[in-house]
Amino acid sequence: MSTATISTPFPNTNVTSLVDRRLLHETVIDQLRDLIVQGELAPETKLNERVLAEKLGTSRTPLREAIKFLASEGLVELLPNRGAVVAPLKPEKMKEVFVVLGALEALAGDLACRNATEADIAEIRGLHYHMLAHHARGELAQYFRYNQQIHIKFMECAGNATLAQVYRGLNAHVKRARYLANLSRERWDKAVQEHEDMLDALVKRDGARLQTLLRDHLANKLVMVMEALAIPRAEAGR
Amino acid sequence: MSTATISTPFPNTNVTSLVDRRLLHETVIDQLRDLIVQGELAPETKLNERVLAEKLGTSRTPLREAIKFLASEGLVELLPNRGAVVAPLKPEKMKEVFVVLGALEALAGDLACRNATEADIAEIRGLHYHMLAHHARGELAQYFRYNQQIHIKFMECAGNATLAQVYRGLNAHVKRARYLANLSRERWDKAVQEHEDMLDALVKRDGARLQTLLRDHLANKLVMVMEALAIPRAEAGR
DNA sequence: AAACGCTTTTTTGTATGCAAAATGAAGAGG
DNA sequence: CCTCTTCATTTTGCATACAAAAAAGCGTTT
Repeated sequence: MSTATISTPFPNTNVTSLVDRRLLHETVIDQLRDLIVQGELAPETKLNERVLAEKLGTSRTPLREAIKFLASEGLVELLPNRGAVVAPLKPEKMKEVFVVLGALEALAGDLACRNATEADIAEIRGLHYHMLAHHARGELAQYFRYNQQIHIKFMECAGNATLAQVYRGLNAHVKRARYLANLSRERWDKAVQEHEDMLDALVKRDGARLQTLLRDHLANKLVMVMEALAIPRAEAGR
Repeated sequence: MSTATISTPFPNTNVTSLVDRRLLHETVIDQLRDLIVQGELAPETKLNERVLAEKLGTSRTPLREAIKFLASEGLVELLPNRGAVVAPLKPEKMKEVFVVLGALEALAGDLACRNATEADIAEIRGLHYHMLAHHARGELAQYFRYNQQIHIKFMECAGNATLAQVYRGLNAHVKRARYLANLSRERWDKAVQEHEDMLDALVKRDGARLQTLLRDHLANKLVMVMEALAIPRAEAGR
């Protein structure tokens, strides 16, 4: 969705670089989403419009529009006459999301086995080896980066933009939890092995097997997230 | 219109706020969504903010917030510096949506077979017979009503609020197309028979079979929608 | 002290105003 | 006749202003 191919001479001056053709409320949507997903705005934080608008260098109007957009994504909750809060991160919700993500990824895997070109597979293999390298070096953040890219690439290969969009929305919730996670080496190794198997199934175009692998992979991810959620807050069920 | 300023005879209870909590921009969201889903605002219609705000009896600010919300749902598309339009109703998009809906309903069916109580099943049976009655009398609108309720009830029985929410969002797109449809008696009869089978599978708690039935049912629905889309506009592919 | 009623302050929700971009119209030039 | 340019109009995007509601103080009463 690159609207403006003209790049600004200044990469990113925080406040006053409105030279860009991009609309303010859209950048605010992305900024706010990042703040939420990366945990800078913790779950259940109240979104004070005046404060946030100032922080993002804008007025309340585009900020409120961004909040409504993210409310529809489910990342914030609207409280009538009392503003909005960052959506709570309940274990129950996580379970639900993972069940749905499991079905969506399984579908994507099946479609990808039919639709992926050899070039697609080569690209996934490339991302996979990058991921392996960062895993070997214990670079978690970089590992997650390539991990995410692989899953997104799977979605792309499925060739269903609607599927990809729904996936992205739900995945935002999961990413939020992931920033809390401290992964045990054992689980991490297991996840990497699962990715090995997934790549193998894709190469062999074995859709049925890839579906199963993806479902299990998601189920394991859920376990990891639940562990991470259990640590910071003892009382989980809210 | 101004019910809010009336002070309650009971100072402690906030009865008035319970009644009058509905916010303008939320009613605008629902109104606008209905206008789009029911086809009063046709696909690709430009949303003129001044005109629409006047029509809905509000100012541009809540309307714009509602538009952003529905943009996230995918019912409207935002055109930078050129406002928003009702999302086009492309056959390609419909195919995508139905594929995803198929996976979601299959998942819901499987979960429902495990989680539905006998009371749930009794309720679905009740809805089913209502639907049959309207089918017998050829009352299409009423038929659709109960049909929808059955599918929604399936979702409820699955016991996954996230799944239900994603379903509702995608289903809005489908409902839009449905208002264009003129159903042949043959296809209609077939759809009803499929519902019979689905109810039977649920009663027998045969999740695997229900999944298959739901997928096929959705696939047949897609065919009907595609036929409906093909009739009013010859040029289909955008 | 705790609870209640009242006032003050803050925050949200909506309307309006203004500048920039897009749209449309009229005229000049090819 | 068509295209391009220029100017006027409309429409969008953002900021601000104002009103209503919620939150926070603050004494008074029990």
